[in-house]
Amino acid sequence: MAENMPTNSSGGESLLYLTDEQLRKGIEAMFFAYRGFTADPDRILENMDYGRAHHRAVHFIHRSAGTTVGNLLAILGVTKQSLNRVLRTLFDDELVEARVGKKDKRERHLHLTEKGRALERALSDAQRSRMRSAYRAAGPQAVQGFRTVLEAMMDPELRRQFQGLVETGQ
Amino acid sequence: MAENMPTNSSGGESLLYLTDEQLRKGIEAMFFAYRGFTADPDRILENMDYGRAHHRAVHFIHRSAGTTVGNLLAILGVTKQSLNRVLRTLFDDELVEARVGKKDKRERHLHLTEKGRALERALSDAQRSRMRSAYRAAGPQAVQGFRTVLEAMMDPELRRQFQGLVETGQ
DNA sequence: AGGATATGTCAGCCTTGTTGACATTCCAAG
DNA sequence: CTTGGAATGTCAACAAGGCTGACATATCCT
Repeated sequence: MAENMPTNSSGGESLLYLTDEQLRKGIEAMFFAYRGFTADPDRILENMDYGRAHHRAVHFIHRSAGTTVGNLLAILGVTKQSLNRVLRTLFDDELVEARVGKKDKRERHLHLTEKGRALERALSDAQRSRMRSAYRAAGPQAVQGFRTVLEAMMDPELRRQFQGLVETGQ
Repeated sequence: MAENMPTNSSGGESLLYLTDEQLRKGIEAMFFAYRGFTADPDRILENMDYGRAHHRAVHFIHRSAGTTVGNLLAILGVTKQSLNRVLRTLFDDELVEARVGKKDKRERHLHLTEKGRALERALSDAQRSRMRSAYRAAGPQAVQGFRTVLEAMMDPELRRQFQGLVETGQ
């Protein structure tokens, strides 16, 4: 319905990749790929009492050991009540521990316990394994492009988070 | 923690892109990019009584006009109860209509109404706009790689869905 | 006629998000 | 040294959107 026509506004080189149809394909590719992306960890989680929210928390606590609750809130983009529900179960099950900040005693610095690291490893092994296959099948050139487009798709603020321009605070 | 070392099992060319660290970056890129990917339609939806589930339904009914309920179930990967809750509101609000199949009268073939097409356009305009910016910023080469990696990440069955090897049934 | 298929629906449950209100502890500036 | 604001935790209530199980109806196909 009035799609498909490349908006051939600029001159020379092929802009066919900016066609509405190509963009739609890209959108659906994101949708289906994200399903695959989460499928393996989800399978592991569903046997335990955890869900994707726990995965995300564990992942980022692993990545940024010693991060504060506030920092985690900013990264995950959920409310503190929502995060707290997750963190509480992780504390109770001794996967994560919170250490009172030395400089600022109001802050809680989060760390995985040995048990927590074990779960993290199981989850990320599964997820990395799929990622590795995809990367290998696609080749370094494609991976480069993959990363470039993904970064361009992020909100600027999140892109900064991603690029690690946010300090942990101790 | 015993990461970071490239598994330099094979010989010559650089396999640095298969490093655990690089894979972790890819995983987080997916996470943050998906947030951006859904952000714009979500903003539109939150003013109405709809959510992401409605968006998905409307998208795929648009893409495959006349598809059946069963087909949609397969594509979306949810239960019929879950889909039905969504479809019912779309029928009630006259965004979607169901036509009894001509060959097989058990089937319901789904179509967007004019009103439905309007919503679809609003949503996909927003989503495509971000996609287009990302594509343009990254360039055709990168887009090619982006698509290649995403396809490699899908479950094989979903990849077939994506590549459109599934007929609609009328 | 009878089994299989496509769809719809009721009821109930879970996870994970939300808002609002409030308490505690601690830092930092006046 | 007091006081406002920051970082955190918690209670309660609610909503969206998944899920299972059970059942009903219409239709097709053998």
